[in-house]
Amino acid sequence: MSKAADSSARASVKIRDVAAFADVSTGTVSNTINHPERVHPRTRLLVEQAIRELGFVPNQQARVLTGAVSNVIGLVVLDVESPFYMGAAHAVERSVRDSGLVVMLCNSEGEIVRESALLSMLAAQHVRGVLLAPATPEEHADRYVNLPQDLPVVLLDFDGGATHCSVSVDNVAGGALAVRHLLDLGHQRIAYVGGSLSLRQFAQRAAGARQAMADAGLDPEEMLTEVSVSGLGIRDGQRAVELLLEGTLPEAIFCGNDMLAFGVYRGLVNAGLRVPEDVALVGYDDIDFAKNWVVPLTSIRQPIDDLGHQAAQLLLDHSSRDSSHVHRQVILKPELVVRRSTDRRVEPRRPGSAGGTVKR
Amino acid sequence: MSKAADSSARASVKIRDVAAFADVSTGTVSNTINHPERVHPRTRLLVEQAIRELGFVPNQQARVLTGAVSNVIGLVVLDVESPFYMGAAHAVERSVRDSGLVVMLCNSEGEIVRESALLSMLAAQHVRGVLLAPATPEEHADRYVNLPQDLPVVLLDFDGGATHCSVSVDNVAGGALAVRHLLDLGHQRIAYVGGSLSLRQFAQRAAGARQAMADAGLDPEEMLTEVSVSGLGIRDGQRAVELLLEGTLPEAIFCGNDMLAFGVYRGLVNAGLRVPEDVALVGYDDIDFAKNWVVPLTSIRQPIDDLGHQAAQLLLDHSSRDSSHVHRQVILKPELVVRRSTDRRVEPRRPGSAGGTVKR
DNA sequence: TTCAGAAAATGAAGCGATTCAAATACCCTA
DNA sequence: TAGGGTATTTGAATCGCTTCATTTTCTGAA
Repeated sequence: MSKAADSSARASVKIRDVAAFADVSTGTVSNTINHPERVHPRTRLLVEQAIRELGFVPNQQARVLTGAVSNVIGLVVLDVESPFYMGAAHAVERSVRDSGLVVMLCNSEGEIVRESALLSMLAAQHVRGVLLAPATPEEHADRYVNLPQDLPVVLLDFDGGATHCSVSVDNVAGGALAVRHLLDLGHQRIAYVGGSLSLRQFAQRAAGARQAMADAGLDPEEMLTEVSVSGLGIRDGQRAVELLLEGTLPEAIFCGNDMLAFGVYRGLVNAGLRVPEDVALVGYDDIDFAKNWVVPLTSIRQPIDDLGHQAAQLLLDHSSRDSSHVHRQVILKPELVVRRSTDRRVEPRRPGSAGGTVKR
Repeated sequence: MSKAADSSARASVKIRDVAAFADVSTGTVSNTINHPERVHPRTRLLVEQAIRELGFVPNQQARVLTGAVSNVIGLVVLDVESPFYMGAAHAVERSVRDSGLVVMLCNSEGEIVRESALLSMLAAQHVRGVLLAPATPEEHADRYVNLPQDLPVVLLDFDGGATHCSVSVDNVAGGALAVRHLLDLGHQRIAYVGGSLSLRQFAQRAAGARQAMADAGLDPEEMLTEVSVSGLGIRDGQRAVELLLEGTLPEAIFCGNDMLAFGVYRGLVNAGLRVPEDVALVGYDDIDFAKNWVVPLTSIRQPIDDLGHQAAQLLLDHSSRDSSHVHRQVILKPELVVRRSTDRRVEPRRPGSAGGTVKR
């Protein structure tokens, strides 16, 4: 804009330079930035002009040092490549964006050592607060008393009990939802395919499955076959089918996540079985692929956006009114999405008629 | 460990407190942290002890303020939910982790306004440097002269010309690779299905496809059908097939990404055609699903890990030896992964024999 | 025992912004 | 035109840490 605009690219401009340029004191510059109402409109214009000419950007480190709250929040997840966490991350980001905050995304990779390193790093950065998907294998929520006291933390996808704020999704309810749906359709012999039960989520989903059977008056011990595979991918699902085929085939299969379900699907097809005619199939997570799978997959949808959003709000709340904050635990309910893999009456959707051009 | 350990959770401990506790000066504490060799072993032990007792964590803001380089690097991507960028992010993180750096992941969502807001925010944070996947639609690399001069930037998945460091993948080569493969298999009438050509990557891949045909002595105008669809998902691929079926069916189809290829697959199957018997199919990106698709998909693999790794190295290099840094452009080559969707001789892999247990 | 030189420890001066008590400028009334 | 009150502006002190010129302590040779 101005002839001096390119000077912005010179060495870092500090508040003193702006003050000198506008011929006012540093205090006035600071005020026009942080308390514009305190400075005379004429002066304000002058200073704003100078700021623009010089391309001044206040040093955030210095600001925070003098007591301002940081505009950074930390987000520690177990896996940056997981659609679940990235969905949540995105939701978090969207909901704090308007408050001028940015998210510092960190990856603990499920390792406690790395996790605590990250936490103290975030504390050292004096971030505004942290959203943490804990790497703790079981409900050792008490472990987290070691967190830096003055670091507001909200637990993500984990119920923190009374000692922490947290937002989680009810996995037991999700498991129950899936199995109840299958029971409603008239299936009775059901298999649950899940990852290692030492993974909290899978154990809870299995528990929900059992509970739903019991509620329906069936004996889970007898009617529910539980298969645990070591991994969580498509191939593991295929493997699970092989294990299942060694016994009596169940009428329906509920998988701990969608990838396993896809694998199960392939395994069934390879064995000459049809979904849902011969076996009904339910996944978990409702990832993008579920609705576009060869046979669209019935799945349990996690309220990911809500999860991220609520966590962010909780953190903002937690980190602003520093006095008298009561920890709150939000537990969200998952949702059943019925598709063809359990119900042949659901019509396959035709592709939309969106635009497209061909050049021959 | 010590009886005073829990005091760490008290209010924030500063270097003065440590100094008082260990009965030394602040300078000495600082030295034992940053230049241990300058302080007497005996004293050092004392101070380290005190640091531990008090749970002292130096305020990073203050450190940076006094001139230390930050241990944070920024990473600005176009989409936090894209496996491509998250793969790269993960690689970046892994390769800087050992240097004690953390990554601040930001999402420009492809919007230039947001992008520049993020950049000046990162500059204000005084991060060590930034890896940027630019939101600029075309090669307007010159636009980036506006970047804060003292902010080292490495462009990601974008060739920055001589004015910037950059690491990118050769999309033209990728397109050529795919089409050459199809030509080698004896196919001649080929279709390219891509997203809007205004997306740099897709335009380049299409160019590569054309070039490969020309190199083989075929006229792209005549033998290559180009289909552009508006979206990039499975449904869009299905739509593309409908468009293609209005004309003569090509012998092979090359898609600008794997999702489109999956859609094309479904479209073909719906039309009663087999892959690869009736039509050969090639995707792009080699996402996880490609190798596990009903018919494993031949695809062009992007060297994502390498991309992230090299970018990180370039940035570290760029941001350390501040003097005399020459901008380097790294261009990586994509790789062809042949699977059944183009070559029926490739045996479908059997699922592994990994562990699994059944409880009946 | 003394003393030069090396080693270790000290503590005041910044880093860049914000704050706030104190100093000025401005306005209006008497 | 003086006086009192409000509106602005000023600039030194401060945040927590690092640096570095000094001071103090230690070594070992003379």
